[in-house]
Amino acid sequence: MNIGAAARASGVSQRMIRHYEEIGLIPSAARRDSGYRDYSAADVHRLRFIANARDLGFAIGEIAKLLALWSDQKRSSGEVRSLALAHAGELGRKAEALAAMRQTLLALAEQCHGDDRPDCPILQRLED
Amino acid sequence: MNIGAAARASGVSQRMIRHYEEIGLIPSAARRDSGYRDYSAADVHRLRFIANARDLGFAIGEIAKLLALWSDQKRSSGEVRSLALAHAGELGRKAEALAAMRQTLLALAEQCHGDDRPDCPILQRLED
DNA sequence: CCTTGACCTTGACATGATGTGAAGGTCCAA
DNA sequence: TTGGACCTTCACATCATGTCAAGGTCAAGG
Repeated sequence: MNIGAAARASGVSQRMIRHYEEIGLIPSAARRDSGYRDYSAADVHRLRFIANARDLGFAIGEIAKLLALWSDQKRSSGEVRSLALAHAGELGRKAEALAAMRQTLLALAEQCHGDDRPDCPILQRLED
Repeated sequence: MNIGAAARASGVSQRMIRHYEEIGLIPSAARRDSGYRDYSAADVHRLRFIANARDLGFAIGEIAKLLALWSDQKRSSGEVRSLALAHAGELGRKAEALAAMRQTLLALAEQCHGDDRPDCPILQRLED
């Protein structure tokens, strides 16, 4: 399977497939005589795994660990669970940070009459 | 005031002060004969404004608009408010996306016994 | 058989915000 | 005068991703 087909089948763009190969997240693809990369069903499966992990917000380094656990028959599910929980914690922290900014903005916006007059508590807050 | 002092006074790193100058977010700093950048209290004030806006998660482009409104005596507070509300909406969407990922992970982790056995619903979900 | 269009290759540049490091000039106090 | 703290520019790195350019490959149709 060519890279284009693998991209369509896995949901990972051609660009990112080449990138993941370059940074060693996936092994170098097999090559045909022409130089074209050639992907097997197993390769596509691994790419799909990566796409799913990215959709859950895992960074490349974490995905590398997940891939290692995935292909390790002797893995402990506890290890996977720890990774997932650590990442969930990180996501929670980021979400809270964003929500806090949002709250601050909403509170300021509420104090702002929002008409044609120039005085504005939002700008006042920003300059302090 | 040298760039180091301006950085300390404003909370914007020297690196970012130079960067903001380069991309035109702030006007080119005055220069002494030595070539050193020289900052006034007003410059530091503007930098502090930028730092505050960044702390609220505004991107550079939005900050540019906020700065324009800030120095516009004829601005309407409604415009500022719209910007703030639009950004709050964006923050809300991002926070929700992160929270959704987090929920998915927590639900999966709950199904995972998390011991020494290798079977793991988290990995199963990732490979689908 | 040759052309055409779709596909592939590598390499480079861009984003956005920020850090780091190197090589070299400036300033000030002792 | 010298040492250390400060400044200058330039360049490279991050992370994930897009895009563009120049060129090779493949398959189908005239």
